[in-house]
Amino acid sequence: MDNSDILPKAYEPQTVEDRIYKTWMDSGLFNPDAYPDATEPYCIIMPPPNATGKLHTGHALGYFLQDLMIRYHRMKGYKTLWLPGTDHASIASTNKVEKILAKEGITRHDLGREKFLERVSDYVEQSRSDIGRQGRLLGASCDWSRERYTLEPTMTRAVRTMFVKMYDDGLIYRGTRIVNWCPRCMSTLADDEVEHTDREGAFYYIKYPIKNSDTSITVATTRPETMFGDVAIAVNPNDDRYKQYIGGAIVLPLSNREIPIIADEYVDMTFGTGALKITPAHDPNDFEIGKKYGLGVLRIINDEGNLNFDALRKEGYDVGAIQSFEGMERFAAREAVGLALQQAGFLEKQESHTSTVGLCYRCDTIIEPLTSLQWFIDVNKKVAGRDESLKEMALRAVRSKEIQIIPERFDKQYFQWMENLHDWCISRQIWFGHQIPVSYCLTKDGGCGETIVSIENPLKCPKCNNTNLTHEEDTLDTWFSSGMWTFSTLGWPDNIEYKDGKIIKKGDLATFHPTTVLETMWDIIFFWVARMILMTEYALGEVPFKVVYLHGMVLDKDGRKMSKSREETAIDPLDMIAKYGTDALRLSLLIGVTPGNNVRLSEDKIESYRNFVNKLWNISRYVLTFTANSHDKEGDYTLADLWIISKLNRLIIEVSASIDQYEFSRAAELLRVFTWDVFADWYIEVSKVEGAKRTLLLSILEVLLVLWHPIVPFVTEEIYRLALPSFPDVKPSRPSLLMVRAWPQANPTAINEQVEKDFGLIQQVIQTIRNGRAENHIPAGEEIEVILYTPHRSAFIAPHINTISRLTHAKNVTIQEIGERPSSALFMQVEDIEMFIPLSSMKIEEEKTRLDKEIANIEALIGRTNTQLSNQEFLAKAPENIVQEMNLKIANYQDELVRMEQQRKRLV
RNA sequence: GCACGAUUAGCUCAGCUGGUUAGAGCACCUCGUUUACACCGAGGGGGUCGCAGGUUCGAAUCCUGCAUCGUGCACCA
Repeated sequence: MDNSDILPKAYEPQTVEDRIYKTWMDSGLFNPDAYPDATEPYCIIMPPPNATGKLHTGHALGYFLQDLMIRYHRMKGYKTLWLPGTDHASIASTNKVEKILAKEGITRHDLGREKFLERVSDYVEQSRSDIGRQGRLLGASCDWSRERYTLEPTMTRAVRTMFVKMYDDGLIYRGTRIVNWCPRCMSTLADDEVEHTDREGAFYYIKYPIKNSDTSITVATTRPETMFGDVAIAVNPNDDRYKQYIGGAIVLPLSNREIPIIADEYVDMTFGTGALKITPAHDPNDFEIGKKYGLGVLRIINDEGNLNFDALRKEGYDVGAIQSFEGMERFAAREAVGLALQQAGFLEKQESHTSTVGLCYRCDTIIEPLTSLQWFIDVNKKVAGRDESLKEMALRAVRSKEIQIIPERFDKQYFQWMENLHDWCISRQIWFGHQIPVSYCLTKDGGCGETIVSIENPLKCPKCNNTNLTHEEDTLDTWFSSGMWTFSTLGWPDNIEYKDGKIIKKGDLATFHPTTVLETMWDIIFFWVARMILMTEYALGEVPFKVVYLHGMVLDKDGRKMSKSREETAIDPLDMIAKYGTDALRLSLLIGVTPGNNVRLSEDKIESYRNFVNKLWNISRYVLTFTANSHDKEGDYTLADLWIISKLNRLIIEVSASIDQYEFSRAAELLRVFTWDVFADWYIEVSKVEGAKRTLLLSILEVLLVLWHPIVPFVTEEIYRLALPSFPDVKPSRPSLLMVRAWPQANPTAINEQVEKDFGLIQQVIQTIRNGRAENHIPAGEEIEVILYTPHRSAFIAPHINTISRLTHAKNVTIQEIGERPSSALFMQVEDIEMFIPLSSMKIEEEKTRLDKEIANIEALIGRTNTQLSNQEFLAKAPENIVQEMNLKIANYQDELVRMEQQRKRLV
């Protein structure tokens, strides 16, 4: 019979994967509603990828981990939901489209709001469909019928409802605060959206002349251009150098404006000159000091990042002397101011200096701290009726272990971040996003000045009936909507009712929330995970998920980040899938990867796992061709049969336990070892000699396919399809698709240590003979003779003679209990079994040397063990079984030594 | 500055709660076309587990310090 009738010689993922995925989709089995009898829910809400392009290897890793957990629990009979979606990612999407526009030579402002939003929507729609297609290529078994998008109408309603609720509870407020401003994005950023990095810059030592005096105080600053906004000079009250000037005034260089000299403990006497210029509009610390002393705020850098002195004019200051600086870009202004100070004799010196600057996490532009009227969430205010602030809720959820973070060490980072959390600025001056649900009834429009916060945009002012309302143009921080992701996707707020002050969940929300696991990369633990916990605790009074599993970053083979700007090092998961198949990519991202740790990915690695997938394929091919040709006459189980059954049951237990404990790499590793080393290289080879059993082979294969399926779903599903007609139809529960085949139950009574030990001995005998052959360069063609001397185990070895000889290419294996050992033979031993390979061309001298070496080795070992065993403390304190084992060991060593010495004598 | 990781074979990494002579994959060397698989099989070489102390009968594993690399947070103008 031709093997190719059953399976092609090599696995060809390209011809299989699309078809298999379509079968899964058509079956409708990704949808938990297809399992009406399942009661226990298991739910993962997919972290929505940004709809800004295509999936990269980092996404792939997340998809694979989630799919593994989902498929495993689905097979275990849970009501399993994996809900997919995409994020509109306001800033990221805006930037992408702005880049495209830049190539056309226009900006978003040239296009105008309406047209620009159309462009973004088109772009995002394209992206979303690409992402969906790619998710299918990755094998994601998510319920596409429940797919969500953070900017779709139902999500908008949820977001606006949330905003109104928080506003009504007094948790959202509008105020002028110092914010992080990106002059390129033209928007605010949250504190954690600012990345800090060291930059080489200059330290300017500027003389600030004291009024009515010919002395001055020197101030060191890295940002001289902000001095137009200075409102004071601060020194430490204990600083003897400046004590006498406190309460006096400074005439601000260039501006000629007078500012006070104040004292505050905040000033570090040892840093710089010990004198600090206070610029409240452009530095968070200065803002606090300014507030403390009522110094006022003079904002002199506008939204574009250019100098602007309107604030000075408004306060009635004469800007004539500094007019030439107005309109200058902030960094050009820095140079210009430095030069002007030098020319006017105010610059004492200039030193090079490294300081930290904040960068926009989306476009790397240097952040300008500035004061601005924005919307904030108050994280420290007690929530009405809850006796906890948002911050306290979020801390408690993790402290109490209601949420378990894997790996645990990220707890600390979470606490540290959450404890330092300031009010969260949620308004963005980005056009693309959820519009803030606020309208203003402005007095200039004939209104009453009312601020209206409502889910639907109001047509008229509820207070004065004015219909000429202005709607807030700012949009919400993307993380506001993604913070609601676990419950907005499950139907909040429609799926809740309030009864007697309690929240009653309905529908999917009741079934699946709190969700089971959140799987994501550690880099968004603050952006996203923390905010989800905070917002969910607020909205539902429960945690969003019970477990947070954090994966690491996917790096290239040299450990570098696969950034888009370094295309040559970036591995495109889709290219790899096309070349090696999805399963190979899955294995290379799952094996050897531990939670929270980064993964290095290289094409070599993917290739080697492609080889494994092919091995699995060929094992199946062998089993299926063999069983197709064999008849069902099978005798009793042999030692090898009992051994593989024992190993298989052990495997089921260990793989299940590993997945339950989120040790996915270990699960895959156990399976790989069993499949390749245990099943293929030993059991199948032995069964070829001793006679294979059709049903046993098939049932091992079937269990293997099930266990492998969550990790490599495509190849296992395809093999299962081809094997289905061969499987003995004893289990009526066997479905037509592997993805819903029940996870196997181990039979603990089949695990037999004695059997494993016995078969292990046969393996060792075979390996030792093979080793002897190879080391002595006995060609494979040369059939050898093997004589075993075993006084006690001849009856045990005898049935395996044939196996031993076939697997060692021996023409003849004989067993002796007693008798004269041959001297012109290679000598080996396994436990108390002596093995001889008589050779006509025996090199006696070489064998002597080898034996001498081995004797020295074992003597050293005996010496070490003896030292240990004569240590009274060891005997007294070590557990008994350890001591016993060691006694046993030394006895064996000594026996081995004796046999070796005897053989050595024979060679003389 | 504070915190958290990492440091094990040439390379990438396992090694759970301390207990034989420390493992895997890749790479390397030798041999091999035995009809499941050369995307393969058999065998092999290669590590004082970053350094220095300590706890312990016993440490890659626990503790302390140091070094190198990486990350997060906070930054003093």
